[in-house]
Amino acid sequence: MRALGERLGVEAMSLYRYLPSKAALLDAAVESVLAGVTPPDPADPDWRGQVLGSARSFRQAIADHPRMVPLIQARGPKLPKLEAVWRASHLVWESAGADPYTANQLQLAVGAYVIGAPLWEASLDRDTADEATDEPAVAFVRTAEKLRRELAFELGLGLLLDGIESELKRRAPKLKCQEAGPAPTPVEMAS
Amino acid sequence: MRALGERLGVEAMSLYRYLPSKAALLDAAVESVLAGVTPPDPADPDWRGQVLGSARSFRQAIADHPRMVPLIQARGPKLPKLEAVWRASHLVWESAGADPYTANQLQLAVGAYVIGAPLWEASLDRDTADEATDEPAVAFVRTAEKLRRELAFELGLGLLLDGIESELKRRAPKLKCQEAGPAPTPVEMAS
DNA sequence: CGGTTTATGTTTACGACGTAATCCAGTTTT
DNA sequence: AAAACTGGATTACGTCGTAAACATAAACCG
Repeated sequence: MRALGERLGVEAMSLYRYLPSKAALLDAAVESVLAGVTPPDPADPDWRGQVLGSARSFRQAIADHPRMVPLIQARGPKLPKLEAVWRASHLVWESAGADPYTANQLQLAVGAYVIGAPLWEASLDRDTADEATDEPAVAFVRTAEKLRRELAFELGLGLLLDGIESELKRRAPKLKCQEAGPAPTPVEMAS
Repeated sequence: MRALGERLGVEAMSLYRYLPSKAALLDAAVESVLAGVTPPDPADPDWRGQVLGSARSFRQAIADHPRMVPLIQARGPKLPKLEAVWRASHLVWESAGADPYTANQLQLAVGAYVIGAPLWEASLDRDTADEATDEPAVAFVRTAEKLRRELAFELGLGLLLDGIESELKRRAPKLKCQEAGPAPTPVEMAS
């Protein structure tokens, strides 16, 4: 607070004219970082495309602000944005042919990857990334590193979705073949 | 420190006879939590089994100590244990038929899931899990929830490995069919 | 045995932190 | 002109990690 005040050319306590507490400030910062995250787009007929789009937007938000990762993690699932994306994604799985229980499992698994991976990646970078350098070679290696990780994220997500795709086909082959008939007795669970 | 001292029946400053700093204490705590993590076992001929075993041990360590997650994340890849597991896992991919670059990508992707997922899960639980309750129904729901998430972790990891398995077969079919011949010109990259 | 290290604690104090309480000078509104 | 509001400064409190110095008992050694 004192440091922020100084950076704004103002005494620390003056900030409290605008903010009830430091926590509120951090909340607002997190919210602004997550503003760019887009839920899966229901207009897209391809569920892969929906999931990929949302996943990429989340990864981008994290990659743009690695220092915010601990704050995001601390707030965790209470964040309205993430909750909304979560719920919307759940619907994607159901519309892709999963029964509610399976949809839940798939969403947990994919969500774990999509959210967990950038969180971990950020801590991979954190030590080296923030100190700017004029050394061109160093900067080049860093961006190459970043690109490599982005590709790895895409690769892993793609392979995970591959696995899900064949699993969905395996569980509901009739829905894919003759495009009609009731769901083939999915596993029943108390929700 | 003061609180820990009180819990040990001792003044806060006495702790500094044994520890150089609070950071060192937290380092030791993290190390002890990660002691139970096992690297992939090279004796296992099945690379799926190797990866699964290591992944489960990591997930277990996190699940047993959810409060440590921020500390683990803060130390990130500097942790010797994680670095060792990381390197050992890399070898698994190469022995499974991946060229070095692909092995790196696969390890990044799987590592992101295996490490990221429990980190995220822990923050899902953190709010509710630590307050103990005598209400049997509440306790039951919580353990059911935990089990459900464990299954989701297994499901997601299994599907990801499924995807990897078919991708590996796709990239190196000769290695799988006639078990001989040189690797089919993998993508070359400066390491 | 007496004297000296060594191990274990305590006490006090410092600077940094978030922030509650108070006051103060312009500016706007009635 | 009087009242209310706005944006800001000051001071002070309690908490944190920990540096520095001091105390006390055990262990060791001639």
